[in-house]
Amino acid sequence: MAEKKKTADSNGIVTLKAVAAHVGLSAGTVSAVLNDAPSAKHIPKPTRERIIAAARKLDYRPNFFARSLRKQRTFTIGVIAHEIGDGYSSTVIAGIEASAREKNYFFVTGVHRHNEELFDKYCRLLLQRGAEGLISLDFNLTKSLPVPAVAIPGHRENEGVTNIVLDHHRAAELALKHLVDLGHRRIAILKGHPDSADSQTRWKAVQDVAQEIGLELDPELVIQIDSTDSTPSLGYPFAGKLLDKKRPFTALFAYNDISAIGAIRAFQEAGLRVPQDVSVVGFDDIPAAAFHYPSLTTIRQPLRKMGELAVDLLVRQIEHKSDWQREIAVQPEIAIRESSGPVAR
Amino acid sequence: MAEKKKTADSNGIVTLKAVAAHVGLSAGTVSAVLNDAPSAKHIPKPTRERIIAAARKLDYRPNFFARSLRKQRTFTIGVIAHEIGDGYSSTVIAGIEASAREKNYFFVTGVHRHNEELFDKYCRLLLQRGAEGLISLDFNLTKSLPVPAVAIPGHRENEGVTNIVLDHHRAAELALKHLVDLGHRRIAILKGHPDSADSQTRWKAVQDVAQEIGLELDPELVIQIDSTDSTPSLGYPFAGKLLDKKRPFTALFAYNDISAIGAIRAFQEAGLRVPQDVSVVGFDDIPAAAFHYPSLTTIRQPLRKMGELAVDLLVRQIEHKSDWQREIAVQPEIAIRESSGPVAR
DNA sequence: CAATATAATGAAAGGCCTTTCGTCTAGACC
DNA sequence: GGTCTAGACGAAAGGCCTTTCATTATATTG
Repeated sequence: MAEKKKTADSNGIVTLKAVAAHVGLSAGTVSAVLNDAPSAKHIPKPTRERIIAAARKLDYRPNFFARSLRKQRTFTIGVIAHEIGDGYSSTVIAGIEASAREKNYFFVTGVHRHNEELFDKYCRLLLQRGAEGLISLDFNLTKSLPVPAVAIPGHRENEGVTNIVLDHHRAAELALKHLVDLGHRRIAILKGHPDSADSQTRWKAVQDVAQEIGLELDPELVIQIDSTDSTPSLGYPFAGKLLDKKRPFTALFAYNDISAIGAIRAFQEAGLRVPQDVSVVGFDDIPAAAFHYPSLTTIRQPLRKMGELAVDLLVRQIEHKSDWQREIAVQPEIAIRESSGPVAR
Repeated sequence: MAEKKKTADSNGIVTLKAVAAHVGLSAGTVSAVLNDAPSAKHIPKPTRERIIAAARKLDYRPNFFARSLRKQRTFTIGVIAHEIGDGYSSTVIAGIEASAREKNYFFVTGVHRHNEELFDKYCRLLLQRGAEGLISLDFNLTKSLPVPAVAIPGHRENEGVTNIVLDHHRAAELALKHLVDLGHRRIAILKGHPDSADSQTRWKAVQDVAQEIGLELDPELVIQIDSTDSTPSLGYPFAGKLLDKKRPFTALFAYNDISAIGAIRAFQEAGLRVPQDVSVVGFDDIPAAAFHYPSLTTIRQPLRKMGELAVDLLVRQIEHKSDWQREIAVQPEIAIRESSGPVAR
């Protein structure tokens, strides 16, 4: 017997033709049966079973690329993030991955670094690579895209782009009310970097809520972050700036957990105890928030869920099971931990 | 009557044929020119430029799937991790992504959860999806794979699988010598979960180094982690167990930063100060390690670099630019921070 | 028994691209 | 003038799969 590889073609890969040859039928018939196509309606059950058995036996797996080419479907979605691997994007991507996997989709990635040219470049690249939908992470999208898209978070309105937004009003309410309930009135605010997609919306929500609950925000206690670092040094110098003002305050609502952790460091080094002298509330609830000492009170964004949701929305649109929605809101939660406490009297 | 889309086919997508029609040449010629194929040697420059100009004008981008089908190349590598989005894998993946991007490769992902069946499933899936190489993260691979592969970390020998390993002997040396230099002799060890690919090797290295430097390890002070949690609760109960033994010790070398952080919590709650009463050394140097209070002395693994290296090795093999190597070692560093200090006297 | 319907399959045309090979023209050479 | 050669391209055959349509054999009906 000559053939060692009893079933595969010279490449070692089992092709549809090989299965067809094995059962003595044509490729078309085998394909129809294996895909349960309508045209296989008239294939008698025994034949069908013979085909299926052979496919299983030969461990046939259809060439994904040939099938994609033919069906004009790729089951691929593109994800463009600031960077792959930072806390924010990796959590969202974990959600994307889980949801995509469940639906038998794959994702491919690109990075934008808050640079429009780079974004466009990867956008094109991913589309060329067959992406049937796109998810942008933390990017201020200024235009529509040629495929269904989801922006996390998204604040501008672009036809065909679904914005997933946190309910920032609720988030600000949770944070400020928590602090006010603890007796805080002089609350410092760390505003986000303008490039960060949520900065503006968050700040507006904080102002609105403050007004609603009759809390006065001292402009002197509002500090703008102007670095894009993603280490706690993000918060450190700004907390220092705050202290330099010698303006009394008893609490800080930071833009994110990273900056909150940096600020706590600065406070501690200045001899202030957290939470006894200053309460600190962060934002995001990154994993490190719970492990920090003192553990961080923070507003949790359901990042993973947002990733899952993005894929859900996208796939439904790709498969024409639903239409474009311009926005969908997700709810924050507050995780009350050690870094916030009653105001000292 | 024929439609009036001037350049694109009915789908709105510019195909090779469209470009060919636009310049009045055949698809083959256009393809040859655009790919700078040898057969385009005899095409005169003006024609060549006409073709390139047309392609640019029409914004032609070759269908990736058709090209893959034809060339039998996919420029895709598969990554199978325990989970997407945990600290370990997301850092390695960040490296993979960066390196792949630079080489114009893409990656697709799967998860194994330390489950062989699941691993095999995604292995097949990724291969079907055209992966030309595979990277396994934190999985005890027990067999060879049908394509070039890299295991991070890898300890068994499988033909065709390159193991990327940390130099654990050096790592143990860095940690133990650091502690010994600070005067510690009674050092507790937290051993990793058996499913974690590095556990055994690490433990062996610790034993070897201890012997080499004349450090006696008290078996009573060696605790085995038997939970797979990836929150600090990983270390918390085991540190508790350690304390319950009432066996004196002045330092702990933990299996990873997560468990170190959990252990510190447990020590602090038991009234022990870190580092004054107990020094703690972690492993990995996850981002949270530096932000922790006290900041964590730890052995840094070059995770990102390991991801980059894996892609390098894989691509070189895929493109037949180099042969299989069974192992490649990377070096740890020690990050000395606040959680370790001189032994109290 | 002829006419029709239905079952069971095969053949072939794509999907878009690359690549080999062949054709045809124009000039070079003897 | 005839033969060669190089130049400039086109035709067509794939890569593997899906899908439509055609074909043959069998069963059903009037």
